[in-house]
Parts: sequence; C-alpha cells; structure tokens
Amino acid sequence: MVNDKYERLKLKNQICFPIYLCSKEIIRRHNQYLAEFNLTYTQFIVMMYFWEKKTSNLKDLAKTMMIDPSTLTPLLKKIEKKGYIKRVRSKEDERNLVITLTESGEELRDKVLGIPELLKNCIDMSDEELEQLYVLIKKMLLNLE
Amino acid sequence: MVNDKYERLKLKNQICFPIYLCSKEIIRRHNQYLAEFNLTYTQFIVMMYFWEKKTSNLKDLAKTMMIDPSTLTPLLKKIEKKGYIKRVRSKEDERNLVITLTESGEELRDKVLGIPELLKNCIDMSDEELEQLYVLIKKMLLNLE
DNA sequence: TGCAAATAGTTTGCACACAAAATAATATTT
DNA sequence: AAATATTATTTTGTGTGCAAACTATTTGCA
Repeated sequence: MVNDKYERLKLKNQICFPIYLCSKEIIRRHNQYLAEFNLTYTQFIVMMYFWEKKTSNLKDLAKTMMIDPSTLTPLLKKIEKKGYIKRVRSKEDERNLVITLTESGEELRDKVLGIPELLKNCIDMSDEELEQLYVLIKKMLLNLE
Repeated sequence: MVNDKYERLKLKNQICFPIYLCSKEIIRRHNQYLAEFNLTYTQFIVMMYFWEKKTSNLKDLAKTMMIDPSTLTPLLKKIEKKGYIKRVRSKEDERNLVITLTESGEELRDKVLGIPELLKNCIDMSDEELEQLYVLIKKMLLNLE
C-alpha cells in the first residue's frame, strides 16, 4: 500500500517523531546525571551560557538559547536562589535585566565538567557520525526558525 | 585555547543542544498548524498511533510512543473529551485500559492529512539528507534508551 | 485458600515551554 | 510637555513530561 493517501501520516515515516524522542531522552539522561548537583537540563545549558559569557541580559540570553523569556524568568529566579547568578535591573535602562555569574556559579563549572563525557558515552557514536548529525540538525534548525 | 579543560562544556560543542532546540521548534511549528484543529503535537502523534492501530491499551501505547503513562492519562482524557477516542476498562482484566478510535477520530485523519507536508516544506531538506538524518537519529535514540 | 508479589493505571509534585495579556520603563511623535 | 508607540520583562493559562507514591486488580505460591 505504498500509494496509501495516509502514508505520510504514519509514524514510521515521520522524521520529526524520533527527533522529539531523542530530545526527550537527552533531557531525561541529563536530568539523571545532574540530579546530584540539584540542576535540571535547562538550568544546565543556561549555566553553560553564563560560564562563557559571565554577564548578559535576559533578552540576549533568550535569543541565543532560543528559550522564551517567560520560561526564563522563573528559571533564572530558581538559579539565583541556588546562588549561581545575580539578577539586577540595569541602571541605565531599568527595563533591562542584567544577569551575572557569581563566584559560586563559577565554581559549579568544575563540578559538572564530566557530564558531557557521560552523555557521549551513552550516545556511543563515532566522531564522524556525530559531525554528520550535527551538520544536518543545524541545517534543519536553521530552516525551522 | 583548544586544550581548555572547559572545551567540552561549551555550547558550540554540544550535539545535544541543537537536537533539543530542533525538537522544540518541531513541536512549536506543529502546534501552530494544529491549532485550527484544536490539537497539540503530542495529541497529534498519539492520534497517528490510533489511526494505524484502531485499538490498544495504555501500556502498549506508552511503550511504543515512549511517553510516560502518567503523561498519557490526562492527555488521553483530553482526547476522549474531544470525542476522538474511547477509554474503557477491559472486561477480562480490569487493570487494563482499552482505548479505541471513534468514528469522529477516524474522520479527523483526513482533515490533518496535509500537516506532514507543511512541516516538510519548513524543514526544506533533500530526501537524501532526511534519510541520513533519520538513520543517525535512530541510532542515537537506540543507544540512549 | 489466603496473602505477598507483580502488574496496570492514576495521582501528586515539580519543572519546563510557549502564547497571550499585563506591566513598567523608555523613546517618539505631535 | 503630553499622548502614543515601542521595548523588556513578568504574569497567567494551558499543556506536556517524568519520578515517586498510591490504588486496584490479578497472579502465584506456600
């Protein structure tokens, strides 16, 4: 039944479905490994951003990370409560929220250093395969946004 | 600074991050297209399952779709409320929840027939690229579970 | 037979995720 | 300068998503 008009609606023909599943598994695995540090996957990647950037504002963070500001507001408050960042309104323009990495946040970096390695071991694919996948996913992402 | 000990923690070196973003965009796009049918992406893929299977139980559905039963319980109730499925306890073994596609659920299939096409146009990649991506993502998924 | 173990679903609690509306501050227009 | 528009963030509402605890039913074995 190759010419079944419903062919395209079948799960096995969906490219989106396994990507969605893969993402969920990635998050689940990360959350398992991050539990001992009292972090979630989303909090973890936001911390990655600040480990590289030290200081930013919500708008830039939201844009770079492609996370909705309304998702970030409560998430950043949680991270702040843990002491890893500071949230302060900008003096020049009080609409802007300036977010800064704290000493404690800096220190966290060393503690979670091994996480990407752990995930890489789970994924268990060659560097070449990962590179191919990276290129293709990036292309799809670029087209989707 | 290639030998920076933090190299692996950088966002640009994460394979997981773009997959997570891609999945979110896929869901967001689907939700846009599905809004007029009063469906969400998760509800949509669950319906795909029933369009192929007609009848199943929660356990098999959860396993095939890799969605937690505790996520499915309220989700199925919502779909039932829309009239697309029926939820009934099995007579033989009352622990089992038998879920069946309704007439109305069957009819929905024709209405959303165009959705995968819409997504494919967004994604805008060659069949060869999609096939490569499919193989790689499936491999990663297999290793992750 | 009778009760512990296993099984299938549901509930609870917490954490995203985003659209839409609301709020607050700044910039622009008249 | 006041009214209006724009910008940045927050709040609200709804919908996943999963771990852990709970409930009900059935199975298995002593």
